[in-house]
Amino acid sequence: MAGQHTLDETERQVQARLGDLKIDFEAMAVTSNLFRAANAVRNYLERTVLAEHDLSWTAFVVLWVVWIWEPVESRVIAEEGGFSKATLTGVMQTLEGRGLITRTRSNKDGRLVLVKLTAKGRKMMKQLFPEFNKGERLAIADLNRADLGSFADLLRAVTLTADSQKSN
Amino acid sequence: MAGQHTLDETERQVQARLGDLKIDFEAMAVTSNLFRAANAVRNYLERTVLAEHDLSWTAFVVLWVVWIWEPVESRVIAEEGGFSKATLTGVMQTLEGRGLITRTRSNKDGRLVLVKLTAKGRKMMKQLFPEFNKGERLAIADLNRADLGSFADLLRAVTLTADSQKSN
DNA sequence: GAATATTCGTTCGGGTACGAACAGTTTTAA
DNA sequence: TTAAAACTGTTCGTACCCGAACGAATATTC
Repeated sequence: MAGQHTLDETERQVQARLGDLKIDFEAMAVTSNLFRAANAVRNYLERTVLAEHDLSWTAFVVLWVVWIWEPVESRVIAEEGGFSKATLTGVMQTLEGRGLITRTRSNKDGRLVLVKLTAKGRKMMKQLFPEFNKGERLAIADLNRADLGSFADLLRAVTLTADSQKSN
Repeated sequence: MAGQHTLDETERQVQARLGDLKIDFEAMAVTSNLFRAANAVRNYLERTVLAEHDLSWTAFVVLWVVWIWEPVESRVIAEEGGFSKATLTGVMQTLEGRGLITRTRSNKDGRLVLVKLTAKGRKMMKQLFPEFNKGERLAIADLNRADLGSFADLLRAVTLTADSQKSN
């Protein structure tokens, strides 16, 4: 995203189109930068670490959640990963077809589907996750280490606020 | 994302699967929270402000860039918005079909396509953007106002770092 | 000035992504 | 204990989303 205009000029252009209507430019900068950052990190990891294993971002997130919490119900994966059940069904069909996960209906509750990794899936994650984490580290390598904790806290606060607004 | 496990328990589970391999859990927390936050804000704004105007997130970003910088070349929109040219073509076809933008080939350079808003598109943005900005404000309403500047800076630093890694 | 390389937007193929509607299962209420 | 309500995962339709390949236009190189 090299071609970014300056913030000042963007603000001028916005005001030129809205007269003296009050705009919260700080909030605008935060959301805008939030998405640039998330996209940049995602693209970087998809094109490097994940491409080597022919995995999409979402597919990796699914594998990661299952790896950590297996056996795990579909609804939990969707909630942890932050995508819809509909999306999950499609991604899991792909992963099951590649022999990385298995889906079995629960005995206790016939509505639930329990998801596990296959031996192949576990083997892949054991190799992949350290590589992925190395990529995560590189993606924030220029940040001051001391800022990371409060940075994560701010991001968590955004999630909580936005999610609470959602229900209104 | 209410069903989030604790960070501590997640760390334990990861280590249980990797032995004593060193993992950067702070980097992991940052990327994980970065995506949760971006997703939460996006979902919130899509379901409230944007849904009223029947716009997707990407469609809104395209309209916004064109609104600010028109007439603007396609490649600039893709770069500013952070998505591929291929994605942009599809979204612009939709927007053009709805009579919100126009595309014309440049006289100076026959490879370029110049994009503008129609009167209808401008009218929509003049009403929509203030609503959108209000949503942005609500999405970060619980954050300490004094933190916003450094928060935006940290996000910008992540973008720069990840983008610079991309080319390696 | 002609061959070569680069740039730009589109198309294509396959994989997400979501809301809505759905069928099967379990829970709740009367 | 049956009828209604709630819940879960799938399917469907539509819209993204990207990399790769492509054709057209412009730049570069010699």
